[in-house]
Amino acid sequence: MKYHKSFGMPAENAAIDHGANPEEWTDDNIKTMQKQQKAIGLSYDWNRLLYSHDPNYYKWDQWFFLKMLEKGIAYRQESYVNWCESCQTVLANEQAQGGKCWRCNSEVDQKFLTQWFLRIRDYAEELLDDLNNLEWPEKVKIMQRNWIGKSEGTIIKFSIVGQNRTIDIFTTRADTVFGVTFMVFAPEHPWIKEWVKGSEYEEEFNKFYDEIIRQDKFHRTDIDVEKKGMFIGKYAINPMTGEEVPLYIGNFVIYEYGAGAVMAVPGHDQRDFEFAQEYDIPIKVVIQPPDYELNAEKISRAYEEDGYLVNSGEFNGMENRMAIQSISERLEEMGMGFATINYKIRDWGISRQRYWGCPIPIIYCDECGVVPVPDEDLPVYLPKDVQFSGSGNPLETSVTFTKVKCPSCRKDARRETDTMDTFVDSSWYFFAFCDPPSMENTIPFSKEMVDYWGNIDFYCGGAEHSVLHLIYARFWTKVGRDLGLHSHDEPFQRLLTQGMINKVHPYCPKCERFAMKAEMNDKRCKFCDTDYILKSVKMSKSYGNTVNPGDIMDEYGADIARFFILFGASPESGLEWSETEIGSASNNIRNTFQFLAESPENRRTEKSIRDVLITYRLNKTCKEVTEFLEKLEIRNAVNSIMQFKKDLKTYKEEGVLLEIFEQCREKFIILLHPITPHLTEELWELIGKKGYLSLAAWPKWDDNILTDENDFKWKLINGVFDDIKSIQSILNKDKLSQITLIIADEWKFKLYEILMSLVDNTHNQGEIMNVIMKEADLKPRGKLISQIIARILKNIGKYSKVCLSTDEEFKFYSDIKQIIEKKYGCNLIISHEKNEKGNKKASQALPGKPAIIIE
RNA sequence: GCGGGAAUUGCCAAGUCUGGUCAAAGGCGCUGGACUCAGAAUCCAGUCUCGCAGGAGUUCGGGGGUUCAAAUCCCCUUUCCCGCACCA
Repeated sequence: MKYHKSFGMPAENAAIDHGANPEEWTDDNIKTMQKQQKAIGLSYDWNRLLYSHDPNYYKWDQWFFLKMLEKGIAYRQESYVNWCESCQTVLANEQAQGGKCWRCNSEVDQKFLTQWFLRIRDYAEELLDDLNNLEWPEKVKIMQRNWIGKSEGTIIKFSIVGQNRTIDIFTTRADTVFGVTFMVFAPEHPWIKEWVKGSEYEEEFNKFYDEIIRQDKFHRTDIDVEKKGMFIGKYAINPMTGEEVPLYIGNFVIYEYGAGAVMAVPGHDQRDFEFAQEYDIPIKVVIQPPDYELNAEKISRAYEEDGYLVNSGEFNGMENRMAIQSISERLEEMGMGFATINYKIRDWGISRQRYWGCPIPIIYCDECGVVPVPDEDLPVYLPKDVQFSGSGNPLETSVTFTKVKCPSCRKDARRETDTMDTFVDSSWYFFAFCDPPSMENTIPFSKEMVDYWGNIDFYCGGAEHSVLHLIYARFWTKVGRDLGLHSHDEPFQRLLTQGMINKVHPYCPKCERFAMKAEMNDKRCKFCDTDYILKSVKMSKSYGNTVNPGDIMDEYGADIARFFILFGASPESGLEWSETEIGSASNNIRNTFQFLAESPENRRTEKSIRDVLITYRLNKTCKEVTEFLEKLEIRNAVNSIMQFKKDLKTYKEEGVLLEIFEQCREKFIILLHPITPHLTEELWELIGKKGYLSLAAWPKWDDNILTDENDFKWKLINGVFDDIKSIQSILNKDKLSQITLIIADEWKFKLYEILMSLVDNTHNQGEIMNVIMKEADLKPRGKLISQIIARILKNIGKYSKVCLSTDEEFKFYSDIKQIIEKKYGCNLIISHEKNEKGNKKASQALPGKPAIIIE
């Protein structure tokens, strides 16, 4: 199954820039993309494709919208909204984080417009709570929690002097209400304009307002921006004290949060304190610290810690944390407030002034007002007779679209020309997979199917969607549930946030910026003429540092591209794209193919220990790879496969038992198949297998072979090779004439065994010696034993718990005698320590570590 | 300010959850060798320091601690990155 989020700006921009038809452009792109995805071997069910620009799909966006309208979840409101000048459209709050457009990164302005919203706020508490039931990265959960921004506090009603209304502000610090000495409103609060009209403050206000509103709200609320305000000639009454306090406006107050106004307590809030100092407003202390006394005249900063209440009437002496509740209760009795919860998250503005999206199914009639398009008239098709001039919404240019009869009174009316945010399309596609939507149905998908298949067990997406798609989809799921469409509370049970793909790109260290696409071939920064340096940055279209998967596949082939990606990236941390590394991936894979394709030349007929060990390695690899893949540790899986390749290669060179080699090769090919499917399929045929490899059974492993003993022997053989090699290199000997391996004496094995049984309980050498010295045959060697034990204890973890016996070890080396002799092209003598009395080196022998003499 | 992540041997980058098999995968670069008239490509080997015997020493941002044993666990600290931020 595959979903194409095919609505959106790129198609429309292509239409504006070079007159493309958005639909053809989109379809072309999808075709190319599918071709590439097929080429690289992605296993989608290509028969089940969803496209958001398919009327059969977007009909259901509209259906959802109408259902939400019915339920009061969708509503229309005039307010300040985020406006991206470059995209020529409104943005949701989530899409204007940090004051930048999520798509084009340009500055976002504020505009006062009438727009459609979805009441995601009504689900704030549930969105917050249910995060606890999700297996999501903590980072994403935290971002969502912050975004939802729950805070517990109190609504306090301040009457406006001379007016019959109250400003119902929200505060988390009701305990400081007796310390309120002024209030601050957001400049765009609609009451203000009214109040200053015709007053002495009007002129100054207008100046102030213009200045503030010209900056966007993201800039003016930047922590570094100077706090500014002005008195507007009005007063409010503190419900607890009855005192009149002056009203100010301030750039730091945000209209959308809380009531768009705050009570200011300069004694106990640093921000208010600074404002009060600037505008010469009195400061009142209402909380005293437990260990010293504040003096309102002398304090140099606000006291924000806990303490007990003073100057607070009946609440004097109360601990301030307790007082929050008491004061809230008192206010409620007075009818002047109540305890409440506030959320920072704003309702989701879904109107977009763009053509290439799902039309909002609404008709405006002069008689009937806002009229929803009746269900039976869905879908509202996106018209084709539109002009792309580059300014304004192209939909407005379609007469056939805009001119419509009112569904209720049949008089001339006009259609809503805004389309829906494309995040709407992607908020429910995952359920549509269970039962692809159809024009013929009355609901978008069947409850039975979605309940059966859903929710999504495992979802993989970018962390950049933390407070976009990932929160919208959760909201939509809850709404769907409440509409009775399915029974799931959450869309995605487990989430993995994949990393970015990075690539080096020209960067100006002075301007601290990367070159844009148009400048990427320049040598110097176009602003300051500094030489560009190369620095790694995430791939993006705006930088133009993307790689075309088609080119990579043309040059290296699909399998090498896959191998490089899977080996180079851990899903979470992403990938550094580099030409040299893909080249070496290419070598690696070609090499592997060659190795697997060629039959071994060097064959044996007699079974040897090497066959046992390579079988052990094979089983171990099967187990490791399977487990790594299950944990999605793909890089580790590939690593394990490649490690085995090395071992198998050595085995092949040393000489093989054909049957064993074939077995290893076959399983190796299967293990590699998910990584490089095409090449392994080819190999499968080459080694004479019938049928598709992709249908072959995944290799099992035999736990009976994965024994400590085999593990020990594997280490033994490699240990001896390593040791010989290292001695050889120290001695600078190119050619060896003879190697002697001297196996440790019987008593050392006994000692080793006793020692290993003791170290679980103690690492005290004295204690250990006491036990060992009880053995009559060991006692005479006390001094040597003490040295040996000290050496082993020093790094006990490096010594294996198990060991063989003298004879077994002797036999083991005899078994691999030929291999060693062949490998080093010399004679090998295997001897026992007791037969090497005069040899100084011989005494070094330990279980699992024979003394080695090379000549 | 709050929250999250990171710092590894020339470079990139694994390892950290679950301490020992870690002087630490893999790649790049570099060095040597094979092949070759030569180069490219490919293959093999080496790549912390010292050592003519398998050893020793010093390493995983810095400091301290836990432990027989620390890249890995705990505390402190520095630097960098990211998200949120005058949130009332």
